[in-house]
Amino acid sequence: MRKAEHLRFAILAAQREGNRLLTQALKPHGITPSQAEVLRLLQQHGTLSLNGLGQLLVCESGTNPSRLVERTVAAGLVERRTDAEDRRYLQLSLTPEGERLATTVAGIEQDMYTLLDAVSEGLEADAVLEFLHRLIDTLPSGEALNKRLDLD
Amino acid sequence: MRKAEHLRFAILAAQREGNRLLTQALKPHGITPSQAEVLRLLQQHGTLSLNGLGQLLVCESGTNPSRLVERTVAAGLVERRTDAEDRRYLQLSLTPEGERLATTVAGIEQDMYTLLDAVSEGLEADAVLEFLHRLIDTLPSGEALNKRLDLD
DNA sequence: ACAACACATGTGTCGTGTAATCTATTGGAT
DNA sequence: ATCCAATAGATTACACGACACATGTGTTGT
Repeated sequence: MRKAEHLRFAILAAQREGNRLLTQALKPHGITPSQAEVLRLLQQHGTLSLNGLGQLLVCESGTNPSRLVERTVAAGLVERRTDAEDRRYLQLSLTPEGERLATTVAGIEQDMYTLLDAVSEGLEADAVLEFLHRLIDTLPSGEALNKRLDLD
Repeated sequence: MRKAEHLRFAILAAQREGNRLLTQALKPHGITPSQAEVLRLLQQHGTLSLNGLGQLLVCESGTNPSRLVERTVAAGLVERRTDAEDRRYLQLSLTPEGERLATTVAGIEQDMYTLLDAVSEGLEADAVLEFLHRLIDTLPSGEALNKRLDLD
């Protein structure tokens, strides 16, 4: 197997397994990793339009967050209101319950990151980041990620 | 954003974009990346049971490739026959058309790998592989990948 | 013969991409 | 100033992929 193919599948495997772990950790709280990302972004930004949210979502179809948001609204975690100034826009924000859950999610993510740090102890994480950014920087997901790095 | 979080999203973004590119490249041939993985594995192994195939698939958990295989069968690319010896087993193999398409897919993948090599020119691919393997080696996707590396 | 096991399948939920459609706003031509 | 086309944002529909749980069917071992 040539190295590029090996890399391709290793990246795929890492993504799958990470997602699987996070899915398990979030399950008791009734949300999925994607929904968790919505909550966290709304917690960090206060209010976002649907489109604005989509531009920050790395893990999701930035073009079509309607359905994803719909589920968080149905779960009572997010409020959806049309902008009075420009009625094309939706204003998305957390409900009190969504706010609480977002904080819980943040804790779960921190635990996950601590685990990740432990596993990668002694390895060149910077080299990995450089490599991955070379792949994604010109593409939509990369732009979403870089936008978030700028805002942090 | 702490480094572990950055890594998490970079891996996610790389996987998404890679999948998107491959989806586009395969679209003219009427198959998806996951279906392509099935074709390539059958081409390399000749015949596999459903379960045996699942153990080699990185693209899916491997527990449930029934539906994935079903679509390749419906497209006339794969043949499904019950094993006469042990009727619990399915014998999966390529049809002549599946064989042709698998070869086409192999070419598309090679082009993709060449592109990937070009993009990562001068970077430490080995460090990336070591890092990712540390993450996945104990998990199902990692085992599937390692099994394939052994067989190659 | 029957319990335990292995393999395959069915079903439900969620995520993802694309394309088509709907509504609201904007800007230009008259 | 008004009308209409172009544009932007959001929604809907369809198809596929991924995961988990439950079910069905065949085989094995006692």
